[in-house]
Amino acid sequence: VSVVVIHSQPDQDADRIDEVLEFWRNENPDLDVTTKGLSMRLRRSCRLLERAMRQELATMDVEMWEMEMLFSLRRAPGLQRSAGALLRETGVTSGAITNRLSRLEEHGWVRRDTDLTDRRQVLVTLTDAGRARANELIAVKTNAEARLYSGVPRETLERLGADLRALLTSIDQDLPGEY
Amino acid sequence: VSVVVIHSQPDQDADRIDEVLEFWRNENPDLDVTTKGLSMRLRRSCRLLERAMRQELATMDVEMWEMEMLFSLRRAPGLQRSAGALLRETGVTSGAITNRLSRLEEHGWVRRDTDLTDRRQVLVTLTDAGRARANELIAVKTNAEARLYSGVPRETLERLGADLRALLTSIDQDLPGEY
DNA sequence: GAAGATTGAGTGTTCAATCTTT
DNA sequence: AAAGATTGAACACTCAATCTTC
Repeated sequence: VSVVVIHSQPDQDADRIDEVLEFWRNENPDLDVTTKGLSMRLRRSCRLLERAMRQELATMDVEMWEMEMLFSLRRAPGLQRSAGALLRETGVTSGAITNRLSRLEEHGWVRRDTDLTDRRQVLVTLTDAGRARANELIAVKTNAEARLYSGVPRETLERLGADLRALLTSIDQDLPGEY
Repeated sequence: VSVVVIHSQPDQDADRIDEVLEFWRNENPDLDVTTKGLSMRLRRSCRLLERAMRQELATMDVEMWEMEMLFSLRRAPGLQRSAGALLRETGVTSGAITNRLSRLEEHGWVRRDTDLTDRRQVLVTLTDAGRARANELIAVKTNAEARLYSGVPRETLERLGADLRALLTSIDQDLPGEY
């Protein structure tokens, strides 16, 4: 006679990732599950939130990269940054920046001028329409974020923010600059 | 006469993101900076870690998507999953799965067979070479992770993992399934 | 020669349309 | 019809090569 045990519900908050970790720990008991679990949850949280935000923005016909560019310019002194500065803010390659700028320019959100002090550089300026658009989007994004996190205790959110800052200050040093 | 104040060094651990938050709070004092900061730090952590891991793997001529597929199959019962199951594990579209499988098949890591019980389905099996490759990669990835997180106190890492799990259990419900 | 931006080739994704099997 | 996998077009990225300006 054999008995089959069906765990009605795994303990507390065990999620799908706990099962995956369990597998690897079974394969190699010496494995450090803490760092591996953190990596997986970080990645998954990021993907889910990004997907949710993308859906949210799709209703307004906005892409993530568009927001990223518009917001960076919105924060810039004089609503203006060089293409290189935008590159460093967003962390994408120079080729990507060129493409993004062309598309933003077509929509009339930004203007491109050559810097007269150093004619190698391109100065990108947010137009009035672009500024209006940015203001509109920041509200949408903020609301969406608030809604997404509404199920988590405020205390947890604040602790997460603080701990992630600690993580960032640690790994930012080792890695090539970006923003 | 004007006085220019150069802040020698912002307080404690204020990172670049704090400056961005400061800007928006200045624009709108009612703004909830907690959720916004969390979003930004989550995204940035994820990007930085992913970039670091990608560099690490490049030395072994591996891509992230390759690892993702190999590991999912490595954990599967009988080292085998249907294409649809892989789709749900990885969260990419069916078209992407088809492409990935073709490339993995060319390298000889996996084999594709039609399921005889339901000939619509494709059963993907990890070959011996694929299994060896997966074992090799899990070691590389684990070492890289340990090194990346080495600058952060263990206590913080564990708390981060726990809090992220709480976040995931909250947002996973609202969002369309994936894995 | 080096720095900044642009171009083009190669890569990998999504999305919609299609084909096969149920 | 519906489900599962494949195909091809569109898109956005990286990387390396190029052009202009310093």
